[in-house]
Amino acid sequence: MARILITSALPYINGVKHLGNLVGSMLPSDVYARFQRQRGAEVLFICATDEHGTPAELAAREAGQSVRDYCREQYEVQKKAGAAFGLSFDHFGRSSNAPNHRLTQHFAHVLEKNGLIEERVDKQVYSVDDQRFLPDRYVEGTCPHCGHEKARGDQCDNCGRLLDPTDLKNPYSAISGSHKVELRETKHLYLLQAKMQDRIADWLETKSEFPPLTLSIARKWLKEGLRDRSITRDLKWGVPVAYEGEARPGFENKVFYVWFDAPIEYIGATQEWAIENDQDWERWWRTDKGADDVKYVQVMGKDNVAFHTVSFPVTILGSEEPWKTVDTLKSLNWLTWYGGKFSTSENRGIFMDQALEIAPPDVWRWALMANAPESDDASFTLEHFASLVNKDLADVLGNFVNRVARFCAARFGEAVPEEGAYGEAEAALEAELDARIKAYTAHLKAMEFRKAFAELRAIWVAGNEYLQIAAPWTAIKEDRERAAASVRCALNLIVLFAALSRPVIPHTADKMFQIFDLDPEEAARWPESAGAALSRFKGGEAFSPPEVLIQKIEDEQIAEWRERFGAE
RNA sequence: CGCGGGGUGGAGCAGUCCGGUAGCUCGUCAGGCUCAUAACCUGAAGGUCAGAGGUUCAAAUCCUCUCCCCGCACCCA
Repeated sequence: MARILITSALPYINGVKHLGNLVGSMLPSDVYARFQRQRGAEVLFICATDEHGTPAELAAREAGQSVRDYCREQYEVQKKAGAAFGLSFDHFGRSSNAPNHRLTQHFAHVLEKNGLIEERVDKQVYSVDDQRFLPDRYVEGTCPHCGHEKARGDQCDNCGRLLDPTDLKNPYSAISGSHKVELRETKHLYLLQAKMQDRIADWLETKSEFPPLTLSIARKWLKEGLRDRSITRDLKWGVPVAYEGEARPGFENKVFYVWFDAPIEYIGATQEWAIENDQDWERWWRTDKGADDVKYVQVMGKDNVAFHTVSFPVTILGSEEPWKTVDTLKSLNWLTWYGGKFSTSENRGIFMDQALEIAPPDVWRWALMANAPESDDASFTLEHFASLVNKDLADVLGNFVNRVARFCAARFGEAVPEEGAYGEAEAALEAELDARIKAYTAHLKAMEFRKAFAELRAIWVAGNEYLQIAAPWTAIKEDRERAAASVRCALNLIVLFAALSRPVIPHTADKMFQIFDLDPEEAARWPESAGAALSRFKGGEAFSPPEVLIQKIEDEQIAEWRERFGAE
């Protein structure tokens, strides 16, 4: 049995995630995990909150909470939202938990031992009143080029020029507004990535499974040459720069940089899972402890690719320890809100908790995955969303289930009719479905989601086409057996559709299984052939006609949501 | 000339590697069906494939140049 380790990029702790974050990593990885489980693979699906860094500290302060309390609360909020969306993580951890602390310190230790870490002194802007060093973007001032008074230390939003914080005239802290800012020297640990250039390049060449978008981003970074990177920060909340309980001299008030510790949490979260469930984490991560046969799949937005193809591999390979590295890396582009950015501060776009207030999880899951930003950034609009929900889910799938169940109940009663035999129409249907299921399965295996779900839709349509040809409502007038056979076939299709649809719309699929009182786990086993699926019910099995499966979205709702979520 | 992705009927996308009658979904129009959530099925109209030049018997596809959109690159995550 195949063993597959799947990790989704870690959502940052800072508040509920929007639909773009969801479709960028968590949702596609969930669809893939569910698909592989249905195929019988042993899957371990891991995610966690990424909790360190300046924004978390500032958000906590804004909320009048300690960072610790803030993160604990936000963690619960995110965990709940993920569960409500049906994200089927085997474990949803926290990068602030003990296993990640230990692992991060361990990696830093072995990397230093291997000559890949050294101390360097930097100059950074320090805000006296905030009592903290400021990341470049938290320093504001007057742009030396255009005179814009609110230019950020990294870039001026008015003229677009890249800046250094020291370029700014009249600089001040963006946090407090205080003008008491100065350059101070500060010591940091640097990861000597340049030394690993050839090693990473060679490693990357073995990754032929990586898709083009991923490879082109990674190669770009290598071509430009890997740069040494600071892996510590002057913050309080994070993994202490220490080893075996002892702080590194001169680093007592520093922590590891969030981007060093975050990917390590993939391993840390697996340890959390192992501890809670009395499992063995090493057989998933250590190639000397049985992880050799694991296929490791990472899913992330394109902004994360460099860190997963370069920075994290430097950490892993530089350790010279037998860690499992990624085999397949799926990266997605951005989902935009009416062509622009989702923005918390400007109330543009829909966030996970709001989404579930206005519609059930499966309609979001379908709309997001059928419109996944794979080849390019994709625009999310409420109009497109409504079209996907109404046409695909309600009219094609939902209505199919409804018309079949209602017709059968009215003419044959609430049990699968057993008269008649399959004929030409059923043979043609079976042949078409076999071909489509094959294509659909191949697309899911390759994580080509748009293509996969276009195929799934075509499979649903095939059900409606079949009904049109078989026309049991006409047949029943002169040939009751013929009508019974086609109704039996159509009822079998409902179960087949449910199994095939379950990776993307699990709640709806389970409702479809419930019509026949089937055990979802058994019924959802990935269909090997249409033929077997169409002969599951031989006749006599009882069922209960369902409520309307998918509620349509009305024009008035769209208008209301446009107002509420800032559509343009 | 920093790098990458993209520009295909009204909208959203596939096709581009490996040239050979331009395909899918929505929308529009017409027809069919009446079991069903006014749903379903069939058919039609609609594109000089961003622009210019080149290679070729043949270019959305290969080459050169230009224009436009998005992202990345610094900082943050």
